[in-house]
Amino acid sequence: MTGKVTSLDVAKRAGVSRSAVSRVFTPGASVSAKTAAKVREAAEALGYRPNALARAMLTGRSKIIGLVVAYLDNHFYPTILELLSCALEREGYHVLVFMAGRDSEDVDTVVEQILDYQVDGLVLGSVGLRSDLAERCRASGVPVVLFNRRIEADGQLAVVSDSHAGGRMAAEHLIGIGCARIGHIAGWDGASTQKDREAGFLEGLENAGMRLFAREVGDFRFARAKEAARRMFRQTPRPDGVFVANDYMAFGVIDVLRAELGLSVPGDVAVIGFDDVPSAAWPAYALTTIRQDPEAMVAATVSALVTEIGGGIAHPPDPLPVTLVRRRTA
Amino acid sequence: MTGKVTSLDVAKRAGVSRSAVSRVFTPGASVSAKTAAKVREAAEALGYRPNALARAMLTGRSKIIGLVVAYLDNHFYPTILELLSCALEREGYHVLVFMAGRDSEDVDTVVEQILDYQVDGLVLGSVGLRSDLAERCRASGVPVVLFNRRIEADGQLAVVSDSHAGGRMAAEHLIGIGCARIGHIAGWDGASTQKDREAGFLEGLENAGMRLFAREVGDFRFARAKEAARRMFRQTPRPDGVFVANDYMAFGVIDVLRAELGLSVPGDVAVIGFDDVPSAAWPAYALTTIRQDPEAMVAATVSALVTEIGGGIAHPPDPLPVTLVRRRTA
DNA sequence: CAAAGTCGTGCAAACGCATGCAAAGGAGAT
DNA sequence: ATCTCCTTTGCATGCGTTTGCACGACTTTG
Repeated sequence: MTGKVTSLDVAKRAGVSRSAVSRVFTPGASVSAKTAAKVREAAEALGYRPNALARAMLTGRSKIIGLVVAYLDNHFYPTILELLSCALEREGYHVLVFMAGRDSEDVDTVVEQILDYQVDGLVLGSVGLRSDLAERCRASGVPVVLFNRRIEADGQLAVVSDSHAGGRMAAEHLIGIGCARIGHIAGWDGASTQKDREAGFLEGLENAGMRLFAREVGDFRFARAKEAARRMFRQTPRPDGVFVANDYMAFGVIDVLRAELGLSVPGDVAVIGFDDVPSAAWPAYALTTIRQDPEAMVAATVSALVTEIGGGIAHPPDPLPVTLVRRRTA
Repeated sequence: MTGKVTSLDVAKRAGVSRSAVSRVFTPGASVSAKTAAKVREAAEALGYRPNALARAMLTGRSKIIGLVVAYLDNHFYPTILELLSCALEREGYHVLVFMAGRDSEDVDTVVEQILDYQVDGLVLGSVGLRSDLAERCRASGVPVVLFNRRIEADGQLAVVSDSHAGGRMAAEHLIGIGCARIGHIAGWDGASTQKDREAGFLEGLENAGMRLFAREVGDFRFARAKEAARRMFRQTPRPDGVFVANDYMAFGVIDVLRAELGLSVPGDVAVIGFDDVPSAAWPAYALTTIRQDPEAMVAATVSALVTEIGGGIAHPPDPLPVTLVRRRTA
């Protein structure tokens, strides 16, 4: 029954002071090899490990990063979470996860709760942040990085892909394969990601002297995307090409097209998505899509985070390049 | 520039003692309405929020639950994570996530790190736990619940579905639809989940006087499962029905069958999975599968956790019932 | 051999909060 | 008006660390 074993217990057993054992567990502190050995042995015998909370209180560094994310059903985010968690562990940080509903009111309370834990940094995936909270974070010295979202307020670090270019590439591809009536199934209109992808897409159409043939909103939700597809393809003539704002919705759209409406993809209608989630490569869909690079995105995120935590001032990362992955739906 | 605002600052501004403000933020403490109002106002003005770490140190309750999980590419686990996080937030807890590689050495160091954070509880998804660490947890009074895994050592809380029954149902279903040469693509042989599912499956075959026609190991990995499928279906005569140990692998198997080998599912070979992840319902696969109930599983997990944290002794939950979801692959 | 420098160690003060205990305040009863 | 009892409040202590400062021992240099 070890119960709670503190540094004092170890100190007594090793015949040294609390400071000594503390220094043994603090990399870069000045300890002689002999006492270090004694302390290590005593610690081992007692099963002692430093209390991370106490350390955090004193040093002001909790070594924990808050992550708030709205949903995990879009496979893009689990991928990110896994990558991010591993990358941060490598830097000695750990991830405290908070689920925020889609409504921003929820986000606020959740962010406040996160701050209570004295996190060293905050990454916001798939959600926005009220500016006063951003202000509070800045005041507390907690760096915030927006993931896959920009925000109007400047001075905010944001890691994003070049959604505008991606949207344009989607348009050019659909046009290139001969689509004449091109539709768009949008995500959530409040998201910068949506706006940028769509703006680029429209620009691509315009450059070719075309305009959008149909538009519906799927809100980045699976069920909504299917409804959007049903609405869009009820009319005649129907679109012969559609850009869906992310892969996750694209799966739903393709399901409706093939399974409900009996249409052939890409025979009757070409579909292109955005993200390149792992399942996009599965033969059942073989989804043509605009690829975001998850590794690069999390690398940029942790890089920005650690430089800001270190007291440096990270310069806002450039939008990361995207690439067209041509498969069989467009 | 609020910097760090402590309870003392609030106390001064409200003209009361630190204790008073502490009590205002401690539910169930005795404070008069008048001072509560003063304190609340002062706190609001200063942007004060109690430091969760300091509180945790003093009370011994960090209100954080550690979750260690090996991978997130199998969609079952993101679903669980989302559900679990939401359920725990409702109880006032938060989730500290640790990714553990598949090797158990990694798991050990990760669990030690988690314990450093004085977590109130620990849930281990898709990984095992060395018995000495389990012992250490018990000594520290940290309840541990194994999720979707049993372990030989008794006294361990484990939330599992009735894998045995599920395996049997899979066998009975394949037999019922007329399969004569039945194969099994296994997950990782070290996992109790695998053992139980397979044992039930074999029992189901045996009850019908049949035996396993082929067996390959997919290790719960997507790529491995595809390789396993290629090996299994190289031989002739080939199986006409296969039970894949989880849905995630089943998608890979079906891909190989249809896209690489040109076989019809279920025409040439019936496939049944396990889990019923959301994408199993997508028409592109329409996977027949044995459904685990994620809500029930996390409910059981949370329930066990909170009673143990509360000092009670949770009785090991019964294996949760599974159901056959018949779709179009078997 | 003495002075100066280096290295290792202990002491004590923080970090921000919760809580038992005692004192103070108020209300009600006689 | 006095006594009792209950509610509210302040004081002080402690949670498990890290770390600046000072002191002792030991090594180096002149």
